[in-house]
Amino acid sequence: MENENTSAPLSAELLEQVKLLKRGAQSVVPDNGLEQKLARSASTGKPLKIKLGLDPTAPDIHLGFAVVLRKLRQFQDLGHQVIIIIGDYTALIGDPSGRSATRPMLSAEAVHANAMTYVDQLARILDRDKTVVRFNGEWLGKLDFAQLVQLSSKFTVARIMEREDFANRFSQHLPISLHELLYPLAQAYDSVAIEADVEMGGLDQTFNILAGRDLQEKEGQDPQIALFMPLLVGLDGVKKMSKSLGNYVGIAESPDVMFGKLLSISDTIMRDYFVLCTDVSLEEIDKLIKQAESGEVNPKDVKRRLAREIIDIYHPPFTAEDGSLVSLSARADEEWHRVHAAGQAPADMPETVLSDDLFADDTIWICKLLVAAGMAKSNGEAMRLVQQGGVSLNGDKVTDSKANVSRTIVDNAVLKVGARRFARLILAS
RNA sequence: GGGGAGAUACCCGAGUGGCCAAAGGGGACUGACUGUAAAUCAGUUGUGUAACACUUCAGAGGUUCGAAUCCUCUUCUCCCCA
Repeated sequence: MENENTSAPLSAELLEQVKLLKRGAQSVVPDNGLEQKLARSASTGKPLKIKLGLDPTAPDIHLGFAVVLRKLRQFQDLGHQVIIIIGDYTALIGDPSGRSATRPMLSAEAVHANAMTYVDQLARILDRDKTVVRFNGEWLGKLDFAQLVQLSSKFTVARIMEREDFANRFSQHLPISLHELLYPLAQAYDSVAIEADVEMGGLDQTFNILAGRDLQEKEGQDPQIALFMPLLVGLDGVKKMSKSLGNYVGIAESPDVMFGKLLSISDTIMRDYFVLCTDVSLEEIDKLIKQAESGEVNPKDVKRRLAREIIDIYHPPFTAEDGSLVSLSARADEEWHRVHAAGQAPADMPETVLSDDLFADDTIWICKLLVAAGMAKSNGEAMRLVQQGGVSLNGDKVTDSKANVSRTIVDNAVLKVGARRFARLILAS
């Protein structure tokens, strides 16, 4: 309706770009903003500035986070500029209970160290040469109190309290510290500082990104486009993927681990994973999902395909010295079947070295063994595991929680707990 | 500034002198069924080689034969009023 005075129709090439960039996106605000920005960039020859803000407190990258990064990579491949903003300053002032005066200084360094490992990990997905990294302390640190007051006068309390998590916490009588209200302002100010054209984020960033648009407009800038990617659901199929919930696949994890984790996701979220985590075409994805749903193909095999597609991205196939192509995803697939279909021990498993003092009369109590191997937190937990039939040694189920195992049996043995936890036991010598 | 409520195990949450190692849910783990899916069912979920003992209910003291429960102080949170 209100598009009557928008620019001329886009070229076929730009339409193609828009289609690619919108793949998997949850929403773009405003609707046709991306088209306009791209068209302007094409006509002026100026690359767009694509902003992503990062909190430097948790330097681990998993598939959920990779969704956004992969989208950034697409922008890079189309010639645009990606600006990663490390929220060093927001993280510094963010600690709700900074007790001593020395602590902020320490964490300043920790923040910086975290940020650097972050950048290293980002390079796994982004084109490092086309990525600009900036710390928001660069401009936030220069604001004096008067400027902060000025900045905060541009937002009302009611407006800030619209943010979902604030509203929720408020209605549940949970504490909200005053400084937390400044977060959206700080993030919005970041957009002004770098004159962002597009800000990427998960849907949980809605408020902050839109605040950026407001502020840019008030500062006389062309407001940034908000490009929201959905939050990838975690392995449990319910909550968002996050490390703290333990329902994640890290992009630096081994092919074997990735394969196992991906094969354990719910059928219902396979499609999302295909769309957001792989480059398989949407047409083919629809076909695969349809086949799985109709029973034409075992859903498990579709999931295998998914796992292999994802593994190929983070552990790409390479050419060996003899000229043959080595596919790590294929290896992981084979390994999985060897272990879980054929019931054999995995080729690689964590090793536990057992020191002499664990043994008495050349035997060791099974529960002690489990604790030593890190497979149980306490003897009590170990006993329960044994009693529940979850423990086996060299393929033989251990049924007696009081059993003592002789040294010779333990040497080089495979200890298994539950369906998927293995350890190789090695005697110290 | 004044008044009131609260802090319980991974999380939520019952418990207001002994029957409390602490209900119920969620989560997690183990087993069965499977496709290491989901759903479902059963069991486990403070520590100790364990029908006994030990350490836990924000922190520190106290009352009592006996405290998560009562008292005092401290820390933190929420609500109402100003």
